Amino acid sequence: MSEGKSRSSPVPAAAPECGGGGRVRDRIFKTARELFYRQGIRAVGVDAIACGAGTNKMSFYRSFPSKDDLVAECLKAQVAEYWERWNASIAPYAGNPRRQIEAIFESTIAKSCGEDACGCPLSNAAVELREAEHPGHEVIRDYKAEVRRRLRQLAAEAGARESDALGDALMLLLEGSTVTRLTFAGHSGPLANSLVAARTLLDAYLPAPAKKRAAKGAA
Amino acid sequence: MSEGKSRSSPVPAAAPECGGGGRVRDRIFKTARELFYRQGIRAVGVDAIACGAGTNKMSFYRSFPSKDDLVAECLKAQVAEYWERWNASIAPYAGNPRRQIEAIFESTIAKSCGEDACGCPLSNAAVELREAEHPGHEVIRDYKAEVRRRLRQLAAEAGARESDALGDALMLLLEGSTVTRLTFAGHSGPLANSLVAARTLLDAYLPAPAKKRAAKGAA
DNA sequence: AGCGAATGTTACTGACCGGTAACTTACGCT
DNA sequence: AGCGTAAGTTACCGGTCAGTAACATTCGCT
Repeated sequence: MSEGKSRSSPVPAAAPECGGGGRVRDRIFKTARELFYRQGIRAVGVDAIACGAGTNKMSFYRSFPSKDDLVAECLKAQVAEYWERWNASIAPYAGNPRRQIEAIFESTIAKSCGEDACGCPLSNAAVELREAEHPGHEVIRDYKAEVRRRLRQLAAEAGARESDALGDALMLLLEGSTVTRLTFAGHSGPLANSLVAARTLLDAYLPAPAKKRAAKGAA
Repeated sequence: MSEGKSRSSPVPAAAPECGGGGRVRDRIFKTARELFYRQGIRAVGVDAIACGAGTNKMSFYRSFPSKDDLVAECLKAQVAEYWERWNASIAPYAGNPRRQIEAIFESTIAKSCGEDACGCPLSNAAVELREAEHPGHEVIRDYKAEVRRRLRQLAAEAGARESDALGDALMLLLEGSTVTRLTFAGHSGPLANSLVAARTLLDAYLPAPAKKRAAKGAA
């Protein structure tokens, strides 16, 4: 942004706290996701979002019909981003479902151990948004169901004895890993043993080690 | 003015929506715990609590210095109740740590599967109360740390190879079980496979079955 | 230059929030 | 009976919330 203001006008859109490049709507969206995740959805008002995005409430309501709609849209973006990371994690190990599961754990743990991690945004939203009619509920429910489905499918592809039980067990570990992060700092919590727990379960459910040059032909 | 009031006196403490027996303070406390757990802490105002307890806001503030103090006290009561259930669960199996761990899972699962279950009140509070100075934080942190300590200790008592890793893994399963309950109804979620997952981990970490029934094929 | 869309600015509404003041009523105890 | 105390009642405070109205400004484009 050029700085050609001769008037003492109050800082056009110079340096907002969060990303100053894109359109107002994008800045608001990005700021909202950040604040919602960091401070909680109910704790953040639209004023704080607009201000954090370097704009004001009116511009907020020109871009979003309501706060609830913004929340739902943020959750959708979170889901999309999550699947992106999921797919990127498992892509290098196509054909090796066991390794793919481990990669998902590695990715989740790495993300959860970060300094700025505050648990799973979707799970947190499920706690904060209890009104049954909130538009975000469907997003959360569909997302969690899909996580479960994929884990069970990976367990089946890996040839687990009882793939659904294994998939569910892995999901419990994953969910536990993110939620405990809210109470235990960094990697000091039980999250530190999440991957080894997953490996132990995999060892227990998968038939043969086949560790030597595994070239199994799965889907 | 003995008859100044046209209506009969407004039912001293007859039938409030929540437990009508005890003193006002107790009714408020009980109502608050229920509402906080069911609707969320931030979603419930002191007016709603007082009204739900069949009294009014002034009586609320005669019993509690502030809403935050009430919240912290509710969390403490939740912790006490939890340890009560924990101790009651493991008492019948003194001297059999493995069976005690299973009993804790059974108890937690049974509680989480209930129609009215909304996850772990302490974990939920950790999500809702993000301000670092909230008096409830210490309660939550101490509680979770103690859960971890006890599980690790039980794992050690059971003779696990790496007792800390096993204890952490069990904690992740437990935390995952309660948190997924917020998204999956009743026992339809991965929570249904929580106990079998715990047993699988126990089998993997504990040395000899030492049980007559166990007929293991793979090791 | 001029037009229109996007954005900034200010002020406002109505509801709710946590918390308090002042007063009144009812009950228990001695 | 009389007193202290627990409790009900009403009104209020200052602040914040989501959301809107009316107007001013800037910018991109032709």
